[in-house]
Amino acid sequence: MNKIPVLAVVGPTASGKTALAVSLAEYYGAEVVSADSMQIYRGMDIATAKPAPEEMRGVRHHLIDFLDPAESYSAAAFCADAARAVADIVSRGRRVILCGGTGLYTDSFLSGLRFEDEPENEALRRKLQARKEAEGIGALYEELRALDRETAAAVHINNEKRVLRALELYYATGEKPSAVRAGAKAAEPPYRSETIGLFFEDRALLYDRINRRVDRMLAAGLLEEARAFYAGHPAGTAAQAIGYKELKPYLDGELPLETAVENLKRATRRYAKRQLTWFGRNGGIRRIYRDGLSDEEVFEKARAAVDDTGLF
RNA sequence: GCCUUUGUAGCUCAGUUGGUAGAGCAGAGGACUGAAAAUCCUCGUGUCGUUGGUUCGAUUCCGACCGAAGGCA
Repeated sequence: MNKIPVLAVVGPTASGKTALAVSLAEYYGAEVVSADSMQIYRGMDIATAKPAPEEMRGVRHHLIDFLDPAESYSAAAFCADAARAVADIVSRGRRVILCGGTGLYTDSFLSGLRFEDEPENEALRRKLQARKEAEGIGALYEELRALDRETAAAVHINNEKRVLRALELYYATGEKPSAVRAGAKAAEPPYRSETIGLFFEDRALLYDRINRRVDRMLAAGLLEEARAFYAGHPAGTAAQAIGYKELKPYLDGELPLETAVENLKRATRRYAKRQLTWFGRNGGIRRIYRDGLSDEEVFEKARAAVDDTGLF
């Protein structure tokens, strides 16, 4: 049984994943499958640092720029879409590079979580939300504990989103969330994968890249993009994107631009920190501390690491 | 020049009826398996403006000085 090889490139935002993935794709004859919960959306180009055509240098990218911001998305949807993209790429004799900063997506996909089809549950979610407001999160948490002690123990009572999501899962499937999850776990990973992670020895260097990139985004027209975003009907997943919600107080005349921009930079730095925590605990990742290295130097290190694994 | 208010953690401020102090924000660390660029958890020693005095003991009371804000001239 020959498993399909997948090379994954992960790292915090602004660490240079896009450039590295494209260079590796050119070198190995691969196409890129993006694992990014926000670059999937159409129209959200500047804020999500979506790779522009020039940056892609002819390398085909999948799962980018295909969904309307009014549509919600999920890890389950990603796993299904990514599996299809991988099959498509391989059928054309190309290799696969998974590239993205959404750790939940990359991990779920690579570990092979198998998700059952879930019935449309907007109504259910709204109902639980209403119950939370009426009865309080404590009551719902107690309910979860009675239904599924294991899941309740893993979720903090203040984490309302997770408490609601667990109950939603229960009512949608009729099974305990912990059992559903156990059932979704593949016995064995479906792909043969290696992961390259971009890290920084000196956090300040990453933060500096982030601050400068935000300034570049502003110069490229982020404010206009934000206005257009709110003129549409963003919902669910897309509304969570960093970039617009921090600028909104300025657009509404409630904050000076400078303050809104500071908030945006801070939100991005915190996000990067959370990504570092997520990827940092994965001992299987081949780390590249890029710090002051140029994109070419990073590529050379990555290429050597990939060749060392014998993946391709 | 005079009067009033004020000076406490990087910032905004509480507080101690005198026994060396605590919140929010910022910052740091962590969790995360069907919403994840989201969500959540943990972490607070700082010459309490400076300097004299009163006191067993002062950041807390009194004086002077320095800085800030406002008012009267």
